[in-house]
Amino acid sequence: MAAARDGRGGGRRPGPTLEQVARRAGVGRGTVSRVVNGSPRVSDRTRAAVEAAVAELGYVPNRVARALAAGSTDAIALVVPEPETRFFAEPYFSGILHGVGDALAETDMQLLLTLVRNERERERFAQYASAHRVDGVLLVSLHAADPLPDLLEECGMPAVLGGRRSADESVPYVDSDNVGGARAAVEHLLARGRATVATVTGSTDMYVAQCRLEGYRSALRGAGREPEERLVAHGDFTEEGGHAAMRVLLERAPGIDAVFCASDVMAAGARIALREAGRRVPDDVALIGFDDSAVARHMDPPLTSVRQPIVETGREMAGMLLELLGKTEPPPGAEGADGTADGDPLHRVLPTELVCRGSV
Amino acid sequence: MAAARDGRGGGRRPGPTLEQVARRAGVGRGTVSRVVNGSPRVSDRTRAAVEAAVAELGYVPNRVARALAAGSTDAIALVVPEPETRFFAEPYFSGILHGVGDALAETDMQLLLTLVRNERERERFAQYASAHRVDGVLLVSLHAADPLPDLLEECGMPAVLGGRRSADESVPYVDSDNVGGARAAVEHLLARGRATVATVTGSTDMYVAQCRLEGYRSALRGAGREPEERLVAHGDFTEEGGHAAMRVLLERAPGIDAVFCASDVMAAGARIALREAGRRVPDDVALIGFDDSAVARHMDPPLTSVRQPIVETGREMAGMLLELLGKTEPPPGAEGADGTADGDPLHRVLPTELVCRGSV
DNA sequence: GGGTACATTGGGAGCGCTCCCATCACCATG
DNA sequence: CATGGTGATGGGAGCGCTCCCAATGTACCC
Repeated sequence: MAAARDGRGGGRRPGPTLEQVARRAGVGRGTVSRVVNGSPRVSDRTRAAVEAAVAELGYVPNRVARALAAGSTDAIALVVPEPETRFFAEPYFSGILHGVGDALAETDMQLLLTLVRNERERERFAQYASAHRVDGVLLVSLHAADPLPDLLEECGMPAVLGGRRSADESVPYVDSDNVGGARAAVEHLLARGRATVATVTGSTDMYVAQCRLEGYRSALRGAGREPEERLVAHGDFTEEGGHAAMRVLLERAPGIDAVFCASDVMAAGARIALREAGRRVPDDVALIGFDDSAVARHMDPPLTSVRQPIVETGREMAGMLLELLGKTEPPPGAEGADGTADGDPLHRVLPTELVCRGSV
Repeated sequence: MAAARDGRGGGRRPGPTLEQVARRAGVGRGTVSRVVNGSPRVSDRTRAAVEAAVAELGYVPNRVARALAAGSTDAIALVVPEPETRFFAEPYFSGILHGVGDALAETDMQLLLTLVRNERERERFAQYASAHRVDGVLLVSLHAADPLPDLLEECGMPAVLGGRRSADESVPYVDSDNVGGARAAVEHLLARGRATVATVTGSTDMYVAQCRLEGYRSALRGAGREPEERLVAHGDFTEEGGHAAMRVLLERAPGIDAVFCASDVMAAGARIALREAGRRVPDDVALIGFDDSAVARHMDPPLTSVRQPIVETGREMAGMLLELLGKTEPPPGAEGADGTADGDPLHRVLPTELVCRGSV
């Protein structure tokens, strides 16, 4: 009897089991399970006895067994398409992680980090998800064409996106107000009297880039000016891209006196092109970036930039997913019965903020 | 019979099981298990039949069940003490992750990312680990006093550190050659004719900071000079710390004409102090940092810095852990029978490299 | 031809837990 | 005092897999 058990496992001390706790406390397995899981249907006396036994034995429930029996895994995956290095740029990654960590700290959910760098790995993850090896998925930094969200939806895997793929994204998401942020940036430029405001866009297959461009145009129109196509150059969210785009801009419209870049990294590239062309910042050309990353603070002059609430985004995403999974009771005191409609609770857009530094 | 089963799980489609595959292929469970796990003790005919059934049914083994039965989890944790924001600084985090991802891609291990920001969370993780909820642990960015490694060792949880806590670290680790990198940096300064070379150290409770300081001293001694205490100022790996330290240095030794900073971020702080003091870089004062981070590239002038092989470190760490877990067969063709001793295989120090830019 | 050795295979037992149902004790009624 | 309810409790069944042993089949030897 015992022999069969001892033959296994190669020496791992297996820690006390539910059964042992039950025996110790002189109750049944079911009762211990109830106590451990906080069910109300246990008498105080019994609960105390069980809790004592748990403490004495140092019992920690075996997640794996729990997952198997309950059919849930108590884990969510954060999926990062890694070719998309944008994600790793400060402060995006750490911010998201920080927020997700915050939200998860309350629960005993685990975070699985999944890097998806190529087709094969995507395939593997899809399979993994469809086999329900996690309870839910957080997806960030998606391209418009990414099929993963739909794929997940298809197999009934709850997912929350960081950012959207398009204006009418159906999958739950948390996004920043990219349009508003860009508009604010360009309005700021205009308000400071800049006459010819150009923009360097991000990869246009990403909705986020489209939004920032839209914000740029919207600000212009709001000021009664017609956006000019020659003042729009396309980057790809890389420094090199920003550099190249700035050169194009300078050639097309030498009279430029302000540039809104859809990311700080591209602004850094643009800065270099500007320096090469002998333009001073901000005297000759004012510069604004997006992301409020470390790069922005360290540029010379420090870069005015649009800050997104990234930590908040991560927190929000995880919170939303938890809600979707029914793993979270509505925060106490909230969930007002009155009609304070918070908009669509599964499609949130968080406000951005302009951080002014020396580049304007 | 079926009723009991249907009553569960709230609608998740549970995917085919081993049992179903077995039935489909007309074999027993054991045989399917063998095929799936690549055991050699299966006839070719049977294997083919099983593989066909697997393909037809789209069978994916249930990891959770497997973990429970086999007593292993097929997951490792990457533990990040988050107050230590150094870890999140570019490019450290993404590099480690990249490397770890590389190593893990070969296997079907999963990566659990665990943020440990406070005592409570540390406690939780310790418990978690001691309950063997992961097979192994990767630890980065440790302070000298961190008890986690010993704790893990105590409960038999394999662990690999990124960096060491002290010179005689016993737990397996992968570290960069901090001493050598710092020495190379300072030698470079000396070779360029700098006379008074100061240093800004990192938090001295971290071994990495001690090493870089040691490298600084070693280079000085190697050039026949005695290190002076007044030329050593302590930072804490933050920009503010670097700023403050540089001011101290300037006050103590106005004649300084070169500074080696134990991190790029601190160098950025030092740069600001230098600018405030009206010193030009590199004309008046040459500056070298450590980490080769994004900050270095974007400083003005771009910062000469010591690059660590971070991706390699991550890859190495994960590889070592996998080895420790016996999850990896020795790379084909390697593991030569001849005595090419690679040193201690569990204590690796990777070489660093000086990246020259405009700050010297 | 009988026996031994070996390769292959099927399936029982069990991993630690949750779910659920039968049971039990106890109380308030009729 | 019997009856029906109620909350608390014990424990069987089962989650999908691995491990292992016994059973079967096959080849080879004396």
